[in-house]
Order: sequence, then structure tokens, then C-alpha cells
Amino acid sequence: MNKNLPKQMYALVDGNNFYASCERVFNPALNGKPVVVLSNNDGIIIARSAEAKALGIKMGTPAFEVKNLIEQKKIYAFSSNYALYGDMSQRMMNIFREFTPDVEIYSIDEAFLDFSGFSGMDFKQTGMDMRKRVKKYIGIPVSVGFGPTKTLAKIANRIAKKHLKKTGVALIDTPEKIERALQMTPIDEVWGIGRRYAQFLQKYQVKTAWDFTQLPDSFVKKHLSVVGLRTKEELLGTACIPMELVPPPRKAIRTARTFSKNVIDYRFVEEAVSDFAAKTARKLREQKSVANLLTVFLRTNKFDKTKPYYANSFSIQISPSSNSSIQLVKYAQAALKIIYKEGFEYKKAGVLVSGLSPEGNRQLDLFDNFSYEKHRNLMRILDKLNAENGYEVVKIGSQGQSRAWRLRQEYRSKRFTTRWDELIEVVVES
DNA sequence: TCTGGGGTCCTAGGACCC
DNA sequence: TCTGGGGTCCTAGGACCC
Repeated sequence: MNKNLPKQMYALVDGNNFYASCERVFNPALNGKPVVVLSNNDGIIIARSAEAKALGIKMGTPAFEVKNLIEQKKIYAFSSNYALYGDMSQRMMNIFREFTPDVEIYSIDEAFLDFSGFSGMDFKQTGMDMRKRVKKYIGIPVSVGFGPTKTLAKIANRIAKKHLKKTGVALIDTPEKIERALQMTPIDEVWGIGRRYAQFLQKYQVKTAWDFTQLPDSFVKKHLSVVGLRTKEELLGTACIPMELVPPPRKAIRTARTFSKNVIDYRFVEEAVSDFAAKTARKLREQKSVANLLTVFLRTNKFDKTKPYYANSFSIQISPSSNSSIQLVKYAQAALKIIYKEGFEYKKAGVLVSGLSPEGNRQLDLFDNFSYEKHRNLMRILDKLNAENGYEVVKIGSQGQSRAWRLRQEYRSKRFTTRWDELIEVVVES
């Protein structure tokens, strides 16, 4: 145990049951009622209010398995509405920045805040102020955990949620508190220890975070790699995971969907894959990158044991690197041709690009410069039109309109905070 | 009938080079 | 008959996160 705690102090702040809470902000009648939010395709449960948890609804449960329960218990179910959640998230993060400039947005619903050097600060009070302010201006309840490392801040946050509901704030700031916190934290609740490692560690009687810190370094390194070793250090109070104040550029970008029903027809698979490629290209342009490798994958339903399973992927070099929707669609279609097999019922497909580099550094290909300019200008116009008129009003022909594979979203709340409600689709031929 | 989507990092092993 | 050793790069697979 590190007797002299470092001066570092991190907070992990997150929205409680974030998606469910977002739905409540715009529909206060839901307060006190059980609420769940469903994944794309209304497939599985991805968020639950406290009341829904109390009714035994588990994270990741297929929606159809709890359909009866939802009806019987009058649980309010919502299709996921990421435009809404993303907007709420931004507003929440802005409140966090009023407390310290050093904010790392870790996910849509949580952030690490660096309070190192704020010596003499009453952290508990700060946490409660934060909670009050977010509740007042955004309407979302948050929990706050303070600790000398990010991993301990995570643990403090869990303790705040579980045992200190009244204040919603927990502070780990002495060696004694570290020890107590570690002893009350099950090993599978530790940030960095997933299901597989937790199972493995149980075999060695490692049940709590504390037990884990008692293992020899060599054992941890051998079985959990250097990542596990880092987790051990962090649990003991030595910060080894730095803040990432500026999000590093993405190394890969993926668009993938499960189809709402099985798709057999090549035309429909191609339409879906083309649409994914175009969406991927748009994401590339948003972050001003180009990619040099594109992978298409598709597979049948892995849960259906009565039908033959087939899954495959194929990668194509994109040369020169590109972020043009038109070009990526063409590459994706070529890759699809190679892996598509007649006679299977496809359930999921996706497009992944990697080998990303900044748009500006793009290697100039003298022979292809004309085509590069042409695409760049075309994409500028396309992005501009879509930005002005709403989400994807202008698309490439092969993205299709039949959408036989389209998402099912039966219970989506309105896009309260964003502009486009109804789409009028215009299609350009490539 | 109905089972999400989008990321990251580490390691081992093979290919290749000198 | 003998059949090196070390470095680097790439990829697949497995773990993790929300």
C-alpha cells in the first residue's frame, strides 16, 4: 500500500441510467415509473431505470424475452434515440467543465475530471454541487466518485451509487479508505477486469479487488498481461492511466447493423452494405480523415441453430486513400461480391475502414489528382446539402430506398433537441 | 417473429530480411 | 550431412470498455 498518497485526485462522474434518464427529462410523467431503452432494432435492453432494475430486468436481455413483463408491469419502453442522448451528453459535459478545465469525455454518459492540485478543496462538497447543478440545468441525476487514480475513482463512483445514494458522492482519499473500498468491491466490478478474467481469477480464490492486489506481479503479468498489472498498480493508489483531454483520432471506423429480418436477396444486401459504406465515408469526412483499407463483413443469424451458419469478411486496399462516399461504396460492393454466397439468410453486415490518416496529408497521386478533386468537391456539396436540410436528404443511388433491411424503431421518442423530424429523401445517381 | 453497435489494446506467430 | 540468429512488420485472435 502506498502510504503517501499522491497529490492526484480524479473524479468519475456519470449519469445514472443515462438513456432512461434522458427520456424522463422530456416526459416527467415517467418519474417514479419503470423505464427501459432498447437497442437498435428494438433488439435488447440497453438501459433501465431503478424501478425497471427492481423488476428484475437485466442488461442485455433480448426484448422479446421480457415483452410480457413489460406489458404486465406497465414498463415504459423506448427505442434508442441517440440524437437526443448525444445532445444531452454535450450539455452535461459543459457543466462538468465549469468545475475544472481538465475533463476527459470517457463515454456518452461519463467523464473523468482531474482535480489534481486543487489542494484544500472540499471534494465531497464539490461533488454535491456538481450533482445539484447538473440536475437543475440538465435534469439528469449523476453520481460522483473521487479517487487518487482513475481506477479508484471508478470504484468510488460505484460505491456512491450503491451505498451513498443520498449524497451520490464518494471520496477515497486515505490508504485506509482505499483498503476498505477494495475489500467491498467484487473483482468483476473492477474497471479492466471483464467476465473472462473474473472467472479465471475466481479459480484462485480472488473474489474482491483487495484479493487481486495481493497477487504477485509475475502472476498478474503472465495471465492478464501488462494491462492487468497496470490495474493492480492503480488499485494500490499509483496513477498510471493518464487523462486524455484531447480525444485521439480514431484508428478505425465501423458501421454495422443487424437487419430487422433475414435478407437473402443480393440486391438488398448490396443496398445495405452501400449505405453502410456511405455512412462510414461521412464519418471519415467529419473527422477529416481518409482511409486506406476497407473491410466488408456479413453473417447469418448466429442464434438460429436450425439453419446453416455462414460468416465471412474481405478487405480491400483503398488506393489512393479516400473518404469519398462514391468511391467507398464502389470498394464495398466489390468486397461484398467476393464474400456473398447464394442461399444463406443474412442477418448482419457491416463496413469497417482502417489505416486512417489526416485528409491534408493525403499522398498526392498525380495521375489521379483530377478524380480526387472531383470527389472532394462533390462530397462538399453533399455534406453541405445534408447539413442544411437534415439528415441524409441527399444520398447516393445505390444506398437505396427500398430499405428491406431497415431498422425497426417502434417506440422512438421525438428528437426533441435536434432539427430533423421528418425526412424527405432526395437521391443522386453516382 | 423477435438476441446492438462501436471502439481499444496486447500477444503470439508467421513472413521476411540481413 | 549440415540446416543460425536477431530484428521488424503484419495479422488474427482474444481480452477489455461503454
